[in-house]
Amino acid sequence: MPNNKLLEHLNPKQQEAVEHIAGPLLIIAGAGSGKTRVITYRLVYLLANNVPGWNILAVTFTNKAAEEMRVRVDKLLREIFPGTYTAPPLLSTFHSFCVRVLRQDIEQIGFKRGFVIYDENDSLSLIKQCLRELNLDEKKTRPKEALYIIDKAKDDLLDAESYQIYAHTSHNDVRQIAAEIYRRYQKKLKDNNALDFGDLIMLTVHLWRSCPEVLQRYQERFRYVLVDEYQDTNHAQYILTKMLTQKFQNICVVGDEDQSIYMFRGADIRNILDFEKDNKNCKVIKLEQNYRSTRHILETAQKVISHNKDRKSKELWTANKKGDPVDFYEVVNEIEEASFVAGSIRRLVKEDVRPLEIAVFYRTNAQSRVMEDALRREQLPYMVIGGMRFYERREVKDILAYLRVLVNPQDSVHLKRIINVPNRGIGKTSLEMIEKYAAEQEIGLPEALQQLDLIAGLQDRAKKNLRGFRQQLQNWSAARINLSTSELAAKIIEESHYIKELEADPQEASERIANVKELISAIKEFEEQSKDKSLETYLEQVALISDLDSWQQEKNYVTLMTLHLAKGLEFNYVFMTGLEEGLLPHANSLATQIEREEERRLCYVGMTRAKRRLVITSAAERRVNGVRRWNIPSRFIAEAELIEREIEKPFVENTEMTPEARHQIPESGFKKNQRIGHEVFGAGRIIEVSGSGEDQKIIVDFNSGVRKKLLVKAANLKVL
DNA sequence: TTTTGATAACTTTTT
DNA sequence: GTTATCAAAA
Repeated sequence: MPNNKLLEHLNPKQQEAVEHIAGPLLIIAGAGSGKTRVITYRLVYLLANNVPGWNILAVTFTNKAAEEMRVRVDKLLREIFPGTYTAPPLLSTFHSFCVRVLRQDIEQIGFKRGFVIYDENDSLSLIKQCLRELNLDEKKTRPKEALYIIDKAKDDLLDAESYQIYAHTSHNDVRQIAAEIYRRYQKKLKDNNALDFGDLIMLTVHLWRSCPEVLQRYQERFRYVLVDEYQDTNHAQYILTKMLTQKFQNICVVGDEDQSIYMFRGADIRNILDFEKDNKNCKVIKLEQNYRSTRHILETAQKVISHNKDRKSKELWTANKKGDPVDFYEVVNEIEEASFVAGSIRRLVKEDVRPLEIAVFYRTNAQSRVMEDALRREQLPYMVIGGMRFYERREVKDILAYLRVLVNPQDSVHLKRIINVPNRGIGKTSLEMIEKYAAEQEIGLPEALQQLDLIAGLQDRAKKNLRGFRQQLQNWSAARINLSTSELAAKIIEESHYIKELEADPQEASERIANVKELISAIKEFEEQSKDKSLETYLEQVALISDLDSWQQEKNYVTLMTLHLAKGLEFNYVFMTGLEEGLLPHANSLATQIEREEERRLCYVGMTRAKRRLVITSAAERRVNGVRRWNIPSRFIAEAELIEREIEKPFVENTEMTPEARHQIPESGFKKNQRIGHEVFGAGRIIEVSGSGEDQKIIVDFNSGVRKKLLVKAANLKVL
């Protein structure tokens, strides 16, 4: 009975995918083909056929995808089994699944269970330390490059020793240096009791390889495994999945090679292209009916992607109506492009389209600025996703660093971050002395802090301050027992006088203080929602979170994001901007066929996000890194067989200063205390002037309460 | 020790 | 054009 109910909302192919219970299954899910629906139905179908939720694992790449799936499974379960409780499957990201495994058994491979997770910046600071110790010049050996090589190695399951052998046999200087850095870097991670993202996967495989009984436990438990976005798995994740499912072979992978856009992050498209070869008796189901887009949009996207050689044959079709043709406009420059898009959005909104139905995509984050300005001018609500993430803000990282040091006393990276924040008079020299001492004694920074008296040359004042700091840390550590995470954070902010430190910079203070408060709210929210409210769990969750996770389609604003972040989402109205040679495809991705094909997939992903209307723009001239560049329309325009449309009305309003307004600016520039008006921020008073002529900058207190630093020549100001 | 000015970098980035 | 980073000046 529940079976029929489950299957009746699905097309025949989808039904087939849902009904396949045992043995390997590959679902090629074209864009908009109801992938999430199939996955949730399949999970519930398994439960309905007496597979315990306990035995099922579904792996996604993002928290957001996992959360969405969780909600949908839950809802469907309540429909199918009203009034009864059925244990749901475990829905997890690769990384959080691995953290779970490692927290349990990592001691078997010589690590401590209480490890913390380092993000890219944490890793970079360790790399820089390694470079210094190896006397390598940061300009010759770039930390980012070294980290990239190490990351790649981990994605390929090469640990430091294996990589060293590989580097040695390949007689490649760069690799040999990288191998040396890798070794040191791993040692430092271990000394800090930390793992990076790559370690989470690699060490899980390592653990399973060296402890078959642990692997067996997981094989026995997770007899049914499903992996979403399989085209984005790297080699390590591929091996991990393979090991886990070796015994029962109930592996279902879902993906679309045409939407593989993370090869640059180590994803290996071969994993999905070769899945059939790898699993002999594997069943393949192609979902080719698109439920999302109009025929015009789908056909245009198909035309583009058909130029890729490295793909399986797949022909998407839709029963949806034809809709409007895809629009293509060529504009003079990025400013007009932004005004045009903003103007179009204004018209849509006037026609009662809600802003939440609209998205603007671009290739690079830098493109968002101009677009934001235009939307602000039109007074349209918008939200930029990505770019500077909340948890990457300085003040947020500072507070978290305090918490991390309390949880993991071995953490030198974060201890170093806060040792002089707020200012305790521990300057560069003092810090260097302590670090030198630590290096000599072969101990960590935290341990060195316990031996202040033994450090030669350290100023008495510095010693005194450090003792105070040490005492504070101890007090907070002791206070942990009686306080919740949010209370502890509040106590630290209070007692360290962190807010006072922020107030020293009047321009940034209000925003930064707001972020600190926001952090406290975030911790409180965590405490309300999470079962395990411990500080450790909070920090772990923060380490594995992304900006996209906070995005909600329900909020009524226009969404601005990169094409990469758009994957998996859909909007009624989509504007794709900057379709120019050099931007999309990006100049840095033109070298190889592989890269060019990934750019094309990126374009395809963007196009297939649109449900009703797709508008594409390209600018003849654009400012890139401060210099004007002339570009020709993207090759994808021709491939899509798009015809340029004329812009009907001039959308450019107010982008140039009128001669009248220009006259109002005094020859000598602006003066302190002068009252001025700004298009967006309104009226305000100048509180500080710096620079002169073209470079003149002013700081203004606006009546609305915000304080801004503005470049006079760019701000389009009026004298009041 | 702290502030400042010069210098280079800059594609995308689920975790 | 913006931003992070580092050496030199205050």
